[in-house]
Amino acid sequence: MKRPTMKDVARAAGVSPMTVSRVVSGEAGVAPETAARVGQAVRKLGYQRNDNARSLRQKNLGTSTIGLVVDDLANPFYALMARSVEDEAHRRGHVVLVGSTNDEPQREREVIAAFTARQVDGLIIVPTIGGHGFLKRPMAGGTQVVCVDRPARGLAVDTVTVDNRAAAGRAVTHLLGHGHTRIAYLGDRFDIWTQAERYAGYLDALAAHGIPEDPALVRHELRSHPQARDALAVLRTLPDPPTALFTSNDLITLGVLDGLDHPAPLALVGFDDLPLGERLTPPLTVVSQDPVALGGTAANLLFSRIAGDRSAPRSVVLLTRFVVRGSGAMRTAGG
Amino acid sequence: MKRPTMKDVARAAGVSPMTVSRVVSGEAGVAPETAARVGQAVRKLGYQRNDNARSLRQKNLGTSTIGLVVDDLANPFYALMARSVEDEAHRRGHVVLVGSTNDEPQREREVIAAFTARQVDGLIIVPTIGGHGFLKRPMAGGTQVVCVDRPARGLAVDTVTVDNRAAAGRAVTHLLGHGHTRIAYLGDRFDIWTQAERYAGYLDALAAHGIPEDPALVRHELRSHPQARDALAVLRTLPDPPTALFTSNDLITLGVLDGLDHPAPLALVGFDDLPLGERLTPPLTVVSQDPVALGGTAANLLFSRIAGDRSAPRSVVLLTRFVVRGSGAMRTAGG
DNA sequence: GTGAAAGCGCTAACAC
DNA sequence: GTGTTAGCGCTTTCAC
Repeated sequence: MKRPTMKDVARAAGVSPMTVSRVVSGEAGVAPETAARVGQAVRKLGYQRNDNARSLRQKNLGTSTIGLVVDDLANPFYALMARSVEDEAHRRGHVVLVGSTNDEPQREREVIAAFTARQVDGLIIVPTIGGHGFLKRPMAGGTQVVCVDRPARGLAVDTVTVDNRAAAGRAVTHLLGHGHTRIAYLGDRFDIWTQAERYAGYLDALAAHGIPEDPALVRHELRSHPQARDALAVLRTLPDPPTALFTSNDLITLGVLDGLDHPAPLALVGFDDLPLGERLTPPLTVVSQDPVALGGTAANLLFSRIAGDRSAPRSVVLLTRFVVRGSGAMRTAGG
Repeated sequence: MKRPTMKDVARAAGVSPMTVSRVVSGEAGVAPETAARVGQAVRKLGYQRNDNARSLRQKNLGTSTIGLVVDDLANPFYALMARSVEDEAHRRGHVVLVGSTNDEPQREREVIAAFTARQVDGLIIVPTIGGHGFLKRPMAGGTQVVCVDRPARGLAVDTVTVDNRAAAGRAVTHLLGHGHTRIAYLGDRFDIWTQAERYAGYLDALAAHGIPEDPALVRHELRSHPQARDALAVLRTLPDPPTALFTSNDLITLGVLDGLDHPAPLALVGFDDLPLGERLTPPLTVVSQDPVALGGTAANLLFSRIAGDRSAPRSVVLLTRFVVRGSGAMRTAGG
């Protein structure tokens, strides 16, 4: 029961394989009657064209396959992005290979190599901290590349990010505006670009208000819910504890919430990857970004490259929304 | 700057393409010195093997590509499943094409056709309500298929599901055990297999306790947060309102939570797709399933089929956990 | 309007 | 150990 080929269909329809090719690919210049006979044979045999063989021959059309490489597909932020990319691809008759890197440069290379070996027309990648020189060759060979969420160092390609730094600055400025001067920063791995940007925004806001940074109030490398919770507990034991917190991603925000109201309430603004604050108690003031827009924009850039756009690489910065819901306005009793 | 081929490498290394093939594919029987020369040429030219061309020739090895077809990749439940499948695939040197159906049979066919046209070795699918006869031909041609989360009607393939019916029965029995007799069912589209199963479990439990079904307490087709919330509001206006609720997925559980304590508290047990209840107030008693285990099991089944297993189709039913946290024990003041 | 010949990039099968 | 020939399934090119 092997898969039938064009040759099989040709024999069944009494024509040459070339004619079958024309019919199956919807080309003009076949007599309607012949086309009908071929169509019947196709249905009878359950024939389906082998698109790998097709794209091997047709170098100008490509494989209609793109690759999406994210940090972690199980993370709802990237899952939304992936769905958005998939929809754009589907609209254009493309399929999507997807892979997670876990932020490990080694795995990133493996995944991308597996994708380029299959002749993807383009790649949308959330780059790891590693170098990306290995992309030079596929790019020279015609593979288009777009970065999303973070830029790749030393890689001149279209890049879509959000205004992490400005948005973090705005968030901290909000806290400053409510009279807070002891504002803690709780962040994830500092070598992740988005985290470094958000930290920079935190510093910007403090500097603009003439408040010196207090290293005791800064905690990086918080990788989990409990770590964030514990970091907050430690901050509260300081002689001069914070009265407000800026948390730089969802996981940390959630971790911190546990201890937020005990013993004394703290003000909080979080950097939000998802429409998360809506469900939480207390109503959270957050910086809100839109993973669907990130993915959609990246996909549109990629497909215009695939369609032949060879203009200089663009850097698109999407705007976040600052959503005030109350948690940034709280004051401690003694504050 | 076209992508170099084996011929280019062969010329650069002063050998035949066949020798390059052997070196690149790590086959034995090449003189170490020759292999080194070839390796140098490969690096110098930045050569990468075209795996599409390779698998066109090597029919026994396949494409090392599988397809994953889910309802909606943006849904965290399927995102976790996808990540799990991807990890299993990665371990085995395979890549994953991914597509969402939106539960539309039409789109399911398109996605699967696009995947089989690219000669995937296997498919893991969350089937829509539509028929799946179109899979017969690719399967006869050697494409392996595994269903996950739901079975596909009339398709004899490995299938991985959870014990939806029994678990729902257990949940409702829990409520009955706390003295409730007016238990409402709030569910999603009834034509989704999992929902029908959970509803059947609800009925099972009532019947086992000799309680007749009251159609006024049953609401299907709740597709959104607000719809669920509103459905609850309507239920509360009944002359003989429910004292307890069984909600058959996360979305509905969240929608219902809004109105749970007003005007009077209701008991609640939810069917949970994610570790969700932990973060909610009140602490939710839930049936908990494991999307990672679902995906991992489906992937393992698929890869053993791809490896040559031709035994009769298996039906694997994974067990859910019943997590008692309190919300199922509540009693109304007047109840 | 249709077909024959050649070749995309690679490897099976056989020589040497 | 290495090379030659042929062909995977399809489409380009050019005949007819």
